[in-house]
Amino acid sequence: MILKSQVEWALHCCAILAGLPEGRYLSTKALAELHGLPKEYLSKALQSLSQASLVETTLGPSGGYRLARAPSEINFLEIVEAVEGKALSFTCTNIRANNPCRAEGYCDSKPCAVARVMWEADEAWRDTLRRVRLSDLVGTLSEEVPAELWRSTFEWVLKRAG
Amino acid sequence: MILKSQVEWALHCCAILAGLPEGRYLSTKALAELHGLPKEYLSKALQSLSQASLVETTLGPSGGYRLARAPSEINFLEIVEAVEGKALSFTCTNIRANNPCRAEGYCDSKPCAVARVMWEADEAWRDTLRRVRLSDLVGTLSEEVPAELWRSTFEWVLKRAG
DNA sequence: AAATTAAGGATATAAACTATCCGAAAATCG
DNA sequence: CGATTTTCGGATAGTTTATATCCTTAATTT
Ligand code: FES
Ligand code: FES
Repeated sequence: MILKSQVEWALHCCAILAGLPEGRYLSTKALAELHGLPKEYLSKALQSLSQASLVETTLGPSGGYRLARAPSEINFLEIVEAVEGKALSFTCTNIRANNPCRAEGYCDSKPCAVARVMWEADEAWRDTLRRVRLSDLVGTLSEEVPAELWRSTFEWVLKRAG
Repeated sequence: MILKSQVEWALHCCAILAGLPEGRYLSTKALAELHGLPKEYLSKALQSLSQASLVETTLGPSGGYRLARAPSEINFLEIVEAVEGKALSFTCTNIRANNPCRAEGYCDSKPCAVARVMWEADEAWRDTLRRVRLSDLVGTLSEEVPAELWRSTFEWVLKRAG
């Protein structure tokens, strides 16, 4: 059970977009350079964010991406699900139905107890991600990233933001 | 992020083994038939359980698998990790290090804040699985599975258990 | 001695992930 | 207007992982 690397990319890109001044956009090219990522492939991750309505886009020179909502109104789960999909990590193929002792045409009233436990764990994972807002991340980063690096990074970003 | 189907197989097999009388073994063949699974491939999952010391084996006719510990001493996480591996679902490739604004040779003091959140979610998932014991599952199943099916299943199993 | 079993290696197929390329449509700018 | 830049979607290809089967070996029972 491994998340795709695009999850890391998307979260970091959102953190950068969260620091963008009102009304400005940042391009795929800039985001790829900043994180050292393949531009074309990162583009797919950003398209996922766009389809999930987490970011807004505009075309042409000085175009790119910006957040569609305030960072306090976006949580980790939304970003992760945008690129990773909303499918549950555990899928029950109902192997209990293959029990040869079963009466013909017998139908289960409840989902399997095994699956329920696995789904409960899945929900605990989602719940943790749902509770962390993008604004929380930005807050932590602004405390932990050295002030000079923080400043120069956004200077770098603003120079490229249309 | 999808778990392999072997997770479902392993959990159901352990639930059956938990109902086995002291000192008896159940073969791959029987477990595969009972759940309608490919015998050769299920065998790989059972080998994983064996390597994780969750089950004990014996060879020859009347050989097979039995639990290495009491069902109350085995939890879901152990079974899931045995077949799925212990790797964390999120792997940080440290893309923050690619920031062109970084000073040469700068070294981070902490793991990235993004990764810490993802790992926290991972731990919440693991914690849920850790809290559910195999004996809890058997308890739930014995309540939910119709008594007649429950009885006939273990009759079927005992007829094949060496 | 014959049959049965787990274990592990080799191999093959299918699916998912990673990555790149290209064309179309839209927006900017000179 | 025309050239450039951008997102978007489709097509494609390489790599890795998951799924599945086959076969050999060694241990055990009958
Ligand atoms: S039948 Fe799918 S988890 Fe039990
Ligand atoms: S650098 Fe890997 S999660 Fe931030």
